[in-house]
Amino acid sequence: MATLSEENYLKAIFHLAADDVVSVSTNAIARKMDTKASSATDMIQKLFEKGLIDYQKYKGVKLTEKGRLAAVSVIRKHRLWEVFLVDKLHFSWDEVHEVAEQLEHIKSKKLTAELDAFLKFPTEDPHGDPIPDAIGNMPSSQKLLLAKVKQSQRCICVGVKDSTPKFLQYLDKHKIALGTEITVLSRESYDESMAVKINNIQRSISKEVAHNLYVKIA
Amino acid sequence: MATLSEENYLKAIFHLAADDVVSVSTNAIARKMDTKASSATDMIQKLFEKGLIDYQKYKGVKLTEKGRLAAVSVIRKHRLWEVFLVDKLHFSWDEVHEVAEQLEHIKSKKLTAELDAFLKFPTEDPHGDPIPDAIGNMPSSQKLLLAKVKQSQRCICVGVKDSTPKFLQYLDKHKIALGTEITVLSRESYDESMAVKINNIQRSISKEVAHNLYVKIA
DNA sequence: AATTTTTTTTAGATAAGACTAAAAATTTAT
DNA sequence: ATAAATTTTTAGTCTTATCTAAAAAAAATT
Repeated sequence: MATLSEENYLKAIFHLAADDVVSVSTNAIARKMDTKASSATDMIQKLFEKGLIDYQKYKGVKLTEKGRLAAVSVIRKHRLWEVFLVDKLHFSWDEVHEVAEQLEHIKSKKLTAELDAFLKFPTEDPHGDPIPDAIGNMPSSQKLLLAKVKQSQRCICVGVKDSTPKFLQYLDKHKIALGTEITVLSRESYDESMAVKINNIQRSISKEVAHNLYVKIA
Repeated sequence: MATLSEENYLKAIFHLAADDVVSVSTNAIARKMDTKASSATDMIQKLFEKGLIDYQKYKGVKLTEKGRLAAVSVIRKHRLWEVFLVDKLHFSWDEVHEVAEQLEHIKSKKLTAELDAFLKFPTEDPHGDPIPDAIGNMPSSQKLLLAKVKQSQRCICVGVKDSTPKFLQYLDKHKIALGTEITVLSRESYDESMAVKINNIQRSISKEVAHNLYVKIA
């Protein structure tokens, strides 16, 4: 069984590797975990001993299948709990993360399975990220930046890339929230802005905003 | 903020003190926490430094108001999660404890408050133990041993004192479960057995069983 | 009241996970 | 290709929570 700290490192390595095949550097891990490189090295050696990562001195790390399964299991729990918090307990978008970071470490196969069923087997968390299944398969993400949406497509707002208060306030002010439907009317190649319809009102969205808002195609 | 280990010690001290005003011994705490007396002493000194217990060398400990509130807060969370697990996730009586031991340490005021509301503000956990309110008031327990129930009273099975497999199997065999209604018909002073009606069938219950089964008056 | 037993505390050690400072390896730049 | 800069690792220290062994205090027994 992995400790709490080990689980957090595995998760960090998973997210840093993303879909890539490349190995993850010690410094990148330390940055993500908000610790020093020496601490990361210590943990890397421990995870290697346990067969959770492949590792060669100075060459970076890669999750083994065992490590990937452990990481994905934590991510599955994190995302299921986020659905629970938002759907059942009235948590908002930005409040879920901190609590889900704690809940993701609860160890009980039955709890995870029953929670999944209770939530009607959701496939995405409230941020539009896919929920891995019980045997560790991670569905590919359906979410993309608003900037990538083609003309005349309808999409639904599922998250933000920039989560600074300034951007969140901008969204609030313009009544763009989780679940808001956006239809792309046209794109302006000059400044990369887009004409969109939100809540049946036509508006223009700047390049900056379009590159920081995640949506999924409706 | 108390650490996980500190919270567990506070809970142990609370349960050992029960309704008493007396102080709790180092050995009793060590026994409950399944550690050595020296470890208990270490933690006692730490809790004392933090103002969570009153303590004098060789004289035992008592929770301060601050310590009592911390302990009761953990117990509140434990019991709310037990209700969630049984009512919403199909956990049985004996499966909840281990998971609730983990969930009780999740730190989020909002989570606890929303969970309470989601569960419709329950006042008792699945074992018939009272759930403290948000400001730390612990309602008095409504549960008592079947042996204490007066003649012709109806009561409902809420828990066991003896939780050995042998006793649980006995209950299973005789179709006595959580929520089963029992009516006390008469009591035999010779062997302290009782005549009862369970599921509309009249049966005799031995002294041993009556002293290990918790009920609440219907 | 003195001795024995039990309980409690202290002292010193260990493992996990973090740190600082310094050494070693690698990468980048000249 | 060598020097400089960066990254990574090692060595040694710290804190938390535990342990064992031994000392000190309290309680029980004779």
